[in-house]
Amino acid sequence: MPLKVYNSYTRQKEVFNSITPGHVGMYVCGPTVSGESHLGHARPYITFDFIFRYLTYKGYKVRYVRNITDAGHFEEEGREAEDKVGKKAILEKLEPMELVQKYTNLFHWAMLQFNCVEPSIEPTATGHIVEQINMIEKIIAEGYAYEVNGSVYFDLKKYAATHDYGKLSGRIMDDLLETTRELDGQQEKRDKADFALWKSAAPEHIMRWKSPWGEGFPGWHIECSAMATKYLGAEFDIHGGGMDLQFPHHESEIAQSTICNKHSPARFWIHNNMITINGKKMGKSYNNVIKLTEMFSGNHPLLTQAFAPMTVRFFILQSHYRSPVDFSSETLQASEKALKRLWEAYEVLKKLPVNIQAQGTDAALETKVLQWINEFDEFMDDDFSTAKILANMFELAPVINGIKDGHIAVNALSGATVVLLQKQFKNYLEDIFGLTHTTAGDEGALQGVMQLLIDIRKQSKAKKDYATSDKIRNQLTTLGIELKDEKDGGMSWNR
RNA sequence: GGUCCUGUGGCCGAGUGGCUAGGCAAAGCUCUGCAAAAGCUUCUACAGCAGUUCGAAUCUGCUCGGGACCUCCA
Repeated sequence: MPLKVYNSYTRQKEVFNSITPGHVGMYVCGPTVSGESHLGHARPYITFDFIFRYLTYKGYKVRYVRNITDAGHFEEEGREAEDKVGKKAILEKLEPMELVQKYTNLFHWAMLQFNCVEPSIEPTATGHIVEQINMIEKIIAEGYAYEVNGSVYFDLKKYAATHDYGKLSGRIMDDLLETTRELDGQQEKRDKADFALWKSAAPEHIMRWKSPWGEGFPGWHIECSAMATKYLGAEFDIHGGGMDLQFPHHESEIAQSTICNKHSPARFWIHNNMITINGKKMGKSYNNVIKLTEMFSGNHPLLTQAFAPMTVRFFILQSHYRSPVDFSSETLQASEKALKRLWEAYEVLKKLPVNIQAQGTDAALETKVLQWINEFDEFMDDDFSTAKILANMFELAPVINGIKDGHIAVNALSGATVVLLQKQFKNYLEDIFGLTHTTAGDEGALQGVMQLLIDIRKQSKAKKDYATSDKIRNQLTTLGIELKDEKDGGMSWNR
């Protein structure tokens, strides 16, 4: 069954075939490391993480490039032309690169918490100034960019005359050219809609590089084009990012690359939707961000508690990546419980006995179960419908628990089905969805201590010494360890 | 103002023209020393109006509401 992916460029689901058989080149716009990542940032990285994992599962060798934007951009194009990173660095009296390092580290830490696979290449903008300059020179040579006072602009009017600028974002070129918006310092552009490829640096600018046009810094869009081209070639399979990057960032990337490489850069454009908070997009301009560190610590007025990274990851998986999701503490709490339930069923499944005999299987149940399992791949192939797979898992959970509890006969499912169930749960939960234990139960010493406590509790229960057995359980509860009595007299624990 | 998306049960959220998505919450029952967990059961919705159709939450139109982008933005 072929993988179908919604392509933002054509606005429809298309069968995915990679350019080079067996290989996939994927570029995803990475973070600007001038500040701390917030919940909204988590969505694209988790989304493209499970896309990366799924492509790998499908047998592709994926080169996943995700950049680090550390060069800084103008805060308001054409106005102050202030370098974001440089500006904050002055305020905080830090070296720009010190700031970059700090937020890069913090970003990497967050990605690790989310169990995101590291990209194959994580290039930095500052490390690719030469490539960017080369690309700009090429565009000038092609006649699609012009230099004014040490800055270089892309000639959009000329480009749009022969190319479909605005197709990706559904923008109409005439509207862009007629924008009534008044911006200062726009006089040097031939047209208001022209975007900067290179900006000359004002004296107060800290981050600056030598270029054929004087000292300055690269425009926002050129870095992605340059790095994507360098590591993935003129045409590659997937370009990803948040929906809010469609315009102008991705649209401009297409223009730059098309002129420079004579080719539209990406076959598939994949965009994730936004995380909203009370219906409004989470973003700096709205002043409604919850930083990831606040998320994990619960230290934020809107949070009733701390939320584990895996809860956030699960929360994101529970809805389709192209739908907006509204954040609230209550919703996250629901996700937390749901994940716990699912994970416990998974733990049970792992230990489920595999029926060897083919006799006594419940054909109806067997059919149902097989259908639910087989739909995993089907749903994922249908534009990564993670939410539907989770729903099927929740359908399967009562079956798994039922077998354990004895409501369902042990041999109701054939051995092959149980093995398949175990395999697919592992493939999906761990390998594709990238979920992990929030409970760390593998420390040897703790295991031993718990076993000891369980033994003592079993003994006291056998003697009907409930005071002791309750004391053990209650004390453990206050330590955050949950102890449960099993049907067969056994006990299990988790935290 | 322009372009586009969207409106599902108490809450969150899938969704295909005809068959119970799922999760959380709530209620009852079973199991159990108690508890927790688990299992079973109940709560069956698609903004409004009109149309297409044998049949629409799913298609079309209008109305109302929400959002994104148009400016840095995941």
